[in-house]
Amino acid sequence: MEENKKMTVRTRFAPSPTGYMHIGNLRSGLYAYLFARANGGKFLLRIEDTDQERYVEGAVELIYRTLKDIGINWDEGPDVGGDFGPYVQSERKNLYMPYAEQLIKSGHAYRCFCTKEELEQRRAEAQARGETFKYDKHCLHMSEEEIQRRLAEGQSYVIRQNVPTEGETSFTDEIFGTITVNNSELDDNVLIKADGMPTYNFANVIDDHLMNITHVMRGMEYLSSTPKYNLLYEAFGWEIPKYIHMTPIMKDAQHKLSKRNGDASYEDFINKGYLKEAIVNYVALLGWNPGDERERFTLKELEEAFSVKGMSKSPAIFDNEKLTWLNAQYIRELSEEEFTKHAMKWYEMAGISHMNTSVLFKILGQRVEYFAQIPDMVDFLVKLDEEYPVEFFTNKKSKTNSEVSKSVLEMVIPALKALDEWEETKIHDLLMNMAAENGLKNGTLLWPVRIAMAGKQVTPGGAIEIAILLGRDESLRRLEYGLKKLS
RNA sequence: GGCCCCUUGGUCAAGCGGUCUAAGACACCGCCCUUUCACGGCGGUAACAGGAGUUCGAGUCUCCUAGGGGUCACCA
Repeated sequence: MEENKKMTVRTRFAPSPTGYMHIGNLRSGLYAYLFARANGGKFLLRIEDTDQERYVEGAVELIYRTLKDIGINWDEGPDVGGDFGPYVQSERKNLYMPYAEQLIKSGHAYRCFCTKEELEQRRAEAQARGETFKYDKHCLHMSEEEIQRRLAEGQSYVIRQNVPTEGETSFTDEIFGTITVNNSELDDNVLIKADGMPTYNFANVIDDHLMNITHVMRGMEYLSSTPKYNLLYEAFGWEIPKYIHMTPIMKDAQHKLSKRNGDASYEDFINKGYLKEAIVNYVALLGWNPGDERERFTLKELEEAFSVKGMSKSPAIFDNEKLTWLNAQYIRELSEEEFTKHAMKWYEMAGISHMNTSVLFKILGQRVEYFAQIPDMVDFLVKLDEEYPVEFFTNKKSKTNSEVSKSVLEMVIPALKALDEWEETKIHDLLMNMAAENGLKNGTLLWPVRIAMAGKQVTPGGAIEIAILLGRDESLRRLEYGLKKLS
């Protein structure tokens, strides 16, 4: 009767505050966000900090900052609130126990008094026999008196899920389709730890349900534990959400991208002068494609185009070169003002911030792939490497050699000295006319000038731009030095 | 090792039984443009993991093998 009233899509990003925002993390959050937006739904942020051991100071703030930086807004979360809070798991810790007890009553869970040491020993024994260890439900059949006795003694215990030993459980993943496993493969996992805190698995099920999450999006590593989640949903009589398991981003064919291996994180790229728009664009395309040939997307465009249909089933290898290429595309479209804003920090680092930013933009705007490249590209502007070899003056294509270069410089230097104003078009016209009047190719005249002024065979920009940047005095000094070298 | 998932060029990937002697992009190579380099333009090299089967017809469906990944914690 209400078939047109579709349920509002609700997704969540549930990171653990254990450190940096990895590229893989970032993409998980991005996809969950995009999926919600593409379907007119809500996106929530939940902090999963049940592991006090791994908690890192400041990690939560970093998560907020990174998401905000790239333009991802959450509709509900620790800082913005919402109707299903709190959104920090440690603040919900008292919430889980009643659910676990409900499961004990219904026979879907039980208290287990086995100690860690005992379990470790049994695990080791099983391994020694070459078997896969599985909890043997030892405590499941403990008598009520025994349980009460132990509780009275204050023995610590965990609560385990009681999974069926027979039959099979299947679930449907939106990307991978239907997956069926034998219940005999499933283990009686811990739901509540000895310290009373829920395990990730349990907290997840409870929280996702309580927060009305309709589409559980998470890494593929949870694919094989999903049947256990479903058994839990069924035990509670709750509606099972849709599952979307995302493939990891790889560093190479066998290793996941991870900060532990020193792989670059979002922040590292930002610090190297990559544009956040390019990073988002690239990361979105790693594991998802729009189904057509577009490859440039703003966040807004992604919000419209995103769909699970385009999500890949196999892991994608992170390709730094393609990211760099994409970043270069974005940089080339920057206005002079925007470019300079991004580049200034690097100009300062390189010691060229006093130079004409218009000319710098002209020579660097189409050449820089990421801003950290600037200092190396312009080092010659700051200091001439006087050790450059005379052979640099010889270039076949430009038809120059030492003699030609020498005569060119002899002719150019006095003319430039006599120039009334050190200005781009004036220098340009002077040199061009000089080439024409002497029957020289432009390149033949410009090559030695550029070499003398830069001391390098390859430079961003040409002789005229370099002359402007260096200024009259330094330009002439370098030209005369070049002439001396040729004499 | 058991179980689960995956497998199109070096990389990202399109393809959803015939239009595949397999698209596009990055990278690479060549040519053009040009004041070096870069940008830009044009072109090129390069792939259906292997084997059975189903079918008139298979990159597309099934099975097997191989390879890779994941998972088997009181971590998430």
